[in-house]
Amino acid sequence: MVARLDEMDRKILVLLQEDASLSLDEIARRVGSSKTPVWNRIRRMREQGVILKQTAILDPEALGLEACFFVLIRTSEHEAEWQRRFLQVLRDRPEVLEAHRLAGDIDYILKVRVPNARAYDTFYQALISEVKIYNVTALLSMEEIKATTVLPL
Amino acid sequence: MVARLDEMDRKILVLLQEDASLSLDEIARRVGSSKTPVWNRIRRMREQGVILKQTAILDPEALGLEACFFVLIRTSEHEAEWQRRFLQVLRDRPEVLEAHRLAGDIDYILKVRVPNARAYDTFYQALISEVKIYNVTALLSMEEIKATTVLPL
DNA sequence: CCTGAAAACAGACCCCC
DNA sequence: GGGGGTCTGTTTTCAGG
Repeated sequence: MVARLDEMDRKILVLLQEDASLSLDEIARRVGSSKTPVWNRIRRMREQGVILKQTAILDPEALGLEACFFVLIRTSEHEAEWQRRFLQVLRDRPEVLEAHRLAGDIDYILKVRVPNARAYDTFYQALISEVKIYNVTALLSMEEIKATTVLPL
Repeated sequence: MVARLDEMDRKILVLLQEDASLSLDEIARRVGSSKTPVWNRIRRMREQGVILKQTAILDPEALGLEACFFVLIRTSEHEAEWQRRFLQVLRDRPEVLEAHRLAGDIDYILKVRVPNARAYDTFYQALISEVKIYNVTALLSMEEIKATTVLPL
C-alpha cells in the first residue's frame, strides 16, 4: 500500500501539489532533470495510485458557501444495516465534504459546507430523518485559518 | 465577494473539480459550447478568485501518512499577541491541513495528518511548548469515509 | 534509467459573427 | 458574448545510448 518513492519523486509531488498546471519542462528544470524521466515518474505514480486526480480548487466564499460546520455524532446503533444506510447518506450528500469514523466516545465527525445556517438546519433535519442518531453537536466555523490539500512530504 | 455565475460557468466548474486535466475542446463539447467562450469563462473565474489553483490530489496512505486526528482546542488566552503566535504555528506546521476558529466553548479545531500516533504526539508536544493551551481533545480517525475537495454547486 | 527528436495534441489569442 | 482558425508550446511516444 505504501509506495516506495525516491527524492526526485517527492520533489515532483511537492511541485504538483503546489501547481498541477506546471509544464513538464518547468518541473524538469526545477528538480534538475529532463522531460521524459519526469513524465515516466508521474505516469508511474498515477498508476500506483499515489496521484489520485488533478482538480481545480475553488473558493467556497466566492460561490456563496459561507457556512462551514464540523458535526460530532454519537450513535447508539452499531448494526451493519444502520451503518450501511448512514454511510450511503453521507456519500450521497454533496454538502458533506469529509466524514470520518472515530475511535472514542464520539463515533463520527463530518465537515459540512453550506450557504448559511438555514441550509445547515435543512441538512441536519434530512440527516436525522434518514437515520437514527443518538446525539449531535455542531461546531460552527467563524474563520478558516488554514485549509490546504498539500500533504507534508 | 460572491461571484455572479451563470449555468454555463457552473457546469464548467463541476467538470474542472472532477478532472482539471480535461482539454478545452472536451469541456466545450460536454457543456455544449466551444473553445473560446469556455477559455474566456475560465480565465475570468481565475481572475475573480473563484478558481484558486489547480492541484494534484495525493493518497495519504500511499505516502505513509496513516494517522489522521481532529484536535479540539480550548484556550484561556484571548489576547492578540497569543493569537498571532498560535496562528503562526498552525500555518507553519505542514501536518496541520485545516484549522478553524469556532463559535462556542471549543475555540479551535484542527485536522492533522501524520505518519502514526508517535508523530502526532511529537506534534502535540511541540504545539503546547510553543503556545499555552487550556485544554486539548484529540479525536483519532479510524476510517476516512469520505474526503472530497468538490464543492456543491 | 536518461537523452533527443518527432508527432500528436491542446492552449492562447486573433478576427469575424 | 460565441465561433472558427492559427500559431505556439506542451504532452506523449519512440529510437538509441
